[in-house]
Amino acid sequence: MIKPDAPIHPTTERDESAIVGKRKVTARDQSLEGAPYVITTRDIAERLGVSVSTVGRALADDPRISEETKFRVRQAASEMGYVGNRAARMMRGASSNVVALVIPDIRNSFYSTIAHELSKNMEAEGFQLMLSETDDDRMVELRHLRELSANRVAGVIIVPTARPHADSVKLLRTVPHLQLLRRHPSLGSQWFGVDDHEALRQATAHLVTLGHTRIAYLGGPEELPTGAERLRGFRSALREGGLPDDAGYTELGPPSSVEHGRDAVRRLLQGRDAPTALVLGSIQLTLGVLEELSEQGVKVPGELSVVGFGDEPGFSWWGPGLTTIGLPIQEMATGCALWLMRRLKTKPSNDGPYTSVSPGSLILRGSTAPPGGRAPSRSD
Amino acid sequence: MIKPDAPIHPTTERDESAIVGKRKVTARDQSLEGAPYVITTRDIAERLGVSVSTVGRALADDPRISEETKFRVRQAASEMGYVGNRAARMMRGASSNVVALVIPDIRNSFYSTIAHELSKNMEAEGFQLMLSETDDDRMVELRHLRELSANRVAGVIIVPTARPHADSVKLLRTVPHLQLLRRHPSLGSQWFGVDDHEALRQATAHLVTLGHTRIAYLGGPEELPTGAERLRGFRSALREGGLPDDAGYTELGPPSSVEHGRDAVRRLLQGRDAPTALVLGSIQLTLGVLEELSEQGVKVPGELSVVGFGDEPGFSWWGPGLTTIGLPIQEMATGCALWLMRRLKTKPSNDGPYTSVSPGSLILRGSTAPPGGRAPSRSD
DNA sequence: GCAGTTGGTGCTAACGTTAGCACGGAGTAA
DNA sequence: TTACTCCGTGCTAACGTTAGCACCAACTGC
Repeated sequence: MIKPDAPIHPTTERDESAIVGKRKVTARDQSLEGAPYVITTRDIAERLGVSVSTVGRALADDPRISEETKFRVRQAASEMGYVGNRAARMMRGASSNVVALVIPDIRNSFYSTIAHELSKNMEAEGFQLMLSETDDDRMVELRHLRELSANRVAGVIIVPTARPHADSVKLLRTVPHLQLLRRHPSLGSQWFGVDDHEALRQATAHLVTLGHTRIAYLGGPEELPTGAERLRGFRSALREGGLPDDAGYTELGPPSSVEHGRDAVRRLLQGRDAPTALVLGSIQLTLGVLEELSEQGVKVPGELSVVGFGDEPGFSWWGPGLTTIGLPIQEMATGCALWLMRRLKTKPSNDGPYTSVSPGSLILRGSTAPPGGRAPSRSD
Repeated sequence: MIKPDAPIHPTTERDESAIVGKRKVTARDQSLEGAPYVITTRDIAERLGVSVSTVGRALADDPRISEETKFRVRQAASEMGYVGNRAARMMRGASSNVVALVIPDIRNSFYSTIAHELSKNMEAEGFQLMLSETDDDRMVELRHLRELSANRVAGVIIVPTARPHADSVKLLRTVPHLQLLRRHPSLGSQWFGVDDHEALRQATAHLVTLGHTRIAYLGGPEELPTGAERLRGFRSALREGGLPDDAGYTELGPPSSVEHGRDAVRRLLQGRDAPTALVLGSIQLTLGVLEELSEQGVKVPGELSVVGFGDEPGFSWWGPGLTTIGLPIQEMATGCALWLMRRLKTKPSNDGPYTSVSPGSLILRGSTAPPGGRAPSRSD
């Protein structure tokens, strides 16, 4: 598959070939005995005594080629283990069949679900998936986009960092792309996301309705579009519930850090006037919080009501069952895949703005109750 | 990034260019107004009035080019947004910078951790990661390998299906590759894996030591190398404990199916003489089992002792804490990455067999105790 | 029997990049 | 002055594939 770096023999020397067994052996072959030698259309052509064009056309099932020739070519190609070289095809103007997914961290099951759905949908269309992790670092993001660009990927699905580098913006302008979850205005107006504001408004409203007044929020930084929206949703619910905006004990920080979740919840519970309820704004933070609460033996919902973010395996069996914000990950990922596949198959005319907002949904389990009290009879 | 399929203008027409503003505009450009036009070394050369060779060499930092020219070329390249075309470079004999990871399912956190570690280690070396999911289907696996082969990936890390297709074997022969976890003899002797036999032997021995005699095993099919090894390990421990081999209530089935885990444990617990202990042989099966046991309200370890497989977030807070088989995923992934990077950077001479076996480790928590009894005082 | 059509194939150029060779000018030694 | 070296650059071919055009033989219709 990789080209062995053997001395290059000019074409003219190819004529000094000899028949050994069934296969023409050229000077190049002799110098590579045993080493994996990549078969080209020319090898097939030489063996069958036809031209490269004929081989190419036979493999492309061109109607001008006779059935008999096609058969012989296919036979030979199969025997010799011919695999077309997409790099060469791309040079003739064909586009690549690779779509890149640029995300912060594949270990976040949110993103791995997306990767899976994309991969599944794209495989059916003959596309391959390139995976690039940014770790929420704009320079890493830039480096990846440069590589993707050099590899001429056909499309990009990206969960952008907070403030993408100017060069990243430039690079993305040259390739069909789609923002996922987070939306940065400079990266265009094709976006698939969640109604973060509404999701957090509902989650918080649920706690307000239960009678909580000291409600904490732990989420990603305002710098991130998702972080800002979720915080806004949280505050909206407080306001609607007649609570002061700044009644919130808000802790913002790296959204992908389980550790930060543990630290933050420890801090929140230490002070006097500790909150009686907690809303979370990221999956990883939720994981950290759950671990910490388990270890500290905090009584949920007795001492603290908790609403998580996302619905991971384990959330349902955590303590009394975690009330949480469910996200339509699968639907979103499928939507992205279909949009991009259609976009890549049709002419780039339909490049207008596109926005798809999926709603979150509150999943009621046992981790929320009136402050200090028992869980009310549940309706679900 | 993709080449717009506009009418192709022969080179000769390029001479009929005119200076518009600072940039030469050729016939090709005019036909593409607004559309993203990919910059080549030739565009830079024309703009600066030098040859393509000079541009190429300047960008490659060739010592023969004067510093002044290099500066001008780099300046122009940057301004015009030039991004080298790796497809063209590959045609000149360069290898690609893409390594493929072929796994059953990225949603399995085992594999997503591996993908993450690989990606991180490879990014530093300038490699990109291609992700291919097989869903444990050999035909899907084959289709992916064909595509990867056409794209001339530099290397492959694969968790093979039970019985890879003969063509898959052929394809893998032409590319440096590495088997991960599962090992199929036809795919060569480079392998990174876990000591499955020993891991399951220890886990089962732990239950035998506690006094259990009716121990069930739930794992992947014997067809898979890992499935076979784990089952062997389980049986070894039974034998060593003086229990008959077939004392095991063994349930084998699709290892990636959470649903199967739920169904299987339901069946195991229904019969008379239900087992008093259960050992698991896959992460996904463990997830299913934990969900089912939680829902049915089975008392652990009172009614049933459980040893899980892997250590997912959530395993520590499940019920009394899950005793489980911890796997050195990170170390293995890093090992794979380093091995492959070194393999790709050096000549293909060092292609000898290589095997790395990592040990699993039993993590003791609260889900195991003597049959019917309370957990003994824990030593950890 | 001859012009015209059709079916099957070959030749050639082109894609973007790179490496080998050639070339011209400036500088240096005899 | 002549011969030589060295520096910087240009020309050209090649990588594997595909598309346009040309070509030849066999057939068709008159």
